[in-house]
Amino acid sequence: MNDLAKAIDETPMAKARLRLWLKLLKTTNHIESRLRENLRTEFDTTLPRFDVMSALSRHRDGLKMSQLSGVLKVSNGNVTGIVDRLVDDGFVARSPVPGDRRAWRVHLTPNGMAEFERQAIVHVRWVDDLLTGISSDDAEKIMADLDSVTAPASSFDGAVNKSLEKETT
Amino acid sequence: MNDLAKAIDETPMAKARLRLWLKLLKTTNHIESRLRENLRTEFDTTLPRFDVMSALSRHRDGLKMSQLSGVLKVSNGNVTGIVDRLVDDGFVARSPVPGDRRAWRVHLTPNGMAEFERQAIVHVRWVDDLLTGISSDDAEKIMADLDSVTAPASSFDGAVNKSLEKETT
DNA sequence: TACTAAATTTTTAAGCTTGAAATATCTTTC
DNA sequence: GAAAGATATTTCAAGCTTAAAAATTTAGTA
Repeated sequence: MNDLAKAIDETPMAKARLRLWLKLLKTTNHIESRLRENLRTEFDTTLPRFDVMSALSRHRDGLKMSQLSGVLKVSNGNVTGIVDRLVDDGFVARSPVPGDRRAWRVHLTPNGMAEFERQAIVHVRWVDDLLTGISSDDAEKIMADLDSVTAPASSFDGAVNKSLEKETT
Repeated sequence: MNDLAKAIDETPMAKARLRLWLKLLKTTNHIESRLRENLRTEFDTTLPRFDVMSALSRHRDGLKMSQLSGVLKVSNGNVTGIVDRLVDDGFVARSPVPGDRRAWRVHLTPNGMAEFERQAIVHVRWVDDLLTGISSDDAEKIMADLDSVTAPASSFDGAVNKSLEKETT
């Protein structure tokens, strides 16, 4: 296929998708910066700190550092600094893992749990307010559409993948 | 309204919106990290650098530093470092603004234009591939829904705002 | 046992990001 | 024209982020 044919073929869809990408970026940046600002002014914390505490609140028994970075989908080294600061603040503690002196189990302290509860309640409200213009039905539709983007083997059709799953497992 | 009534009233919608927010975050993070990785391995550059060059390519006459940070919606001080490095690489140049010795006009060099063209062509393709699962119609619907989020006076109904516009302008 | 490979975490270097403070330069006002 | 205020940019401190290297410990194997 030559350049011209390629351009004709790709342009309409590719342009719509590029616009969608820029819109997604604009929207999440907007929400994110509002949440960051709220967390800073209301609770003197940051989004990464909130994310770490949120993950730990969903795992009351704690997580190893590598599990934590896996859950949060951020690099290993990244979590170290954030946890360090949360430990300094008394919201998080590191305990040794019996039988493995390499690993640490990271968990919320009672104080950290209380603080996170406080933050989470307001956080839900912030998100609710920021997305007021979107109905439940719209939300469901958008989420369904976006599933294809983060699907494991992207750039393939969902139906094809589903049929493959049966054969390859 | 007491706490219980509040909870009953808010929970269903608020939960759907919270899930949507997490989905939006997951999706953009996914796309963003792919693009970052591609830019790094293919062009040895970063997303912020690409964004700056993209903005400058849309403004061939250049932009003042404050205009640039305004267009990109990032802080003033942030742009300084990114432009510094692009200047070091010869992709961007600063020219004095006649009549205002405080300001600089920042613009792409010929080399910078050529480099950005090279990057932009592939970038469109990357985004197209990442969003393959989404049709033009889906994209339009999603973009329309998301308009309400970043609308100037959010947390208000669109129809209300439209009626207000007529009166207040 | 000694050697090698794998796993877990931290450290490091480079860059991005923000808000606030500092500089330098206009512009307005008295 | 000098003081006061506004504007444009940079500098700074703190924190986030990644990839890669280093340090430590565990597990497997000859």
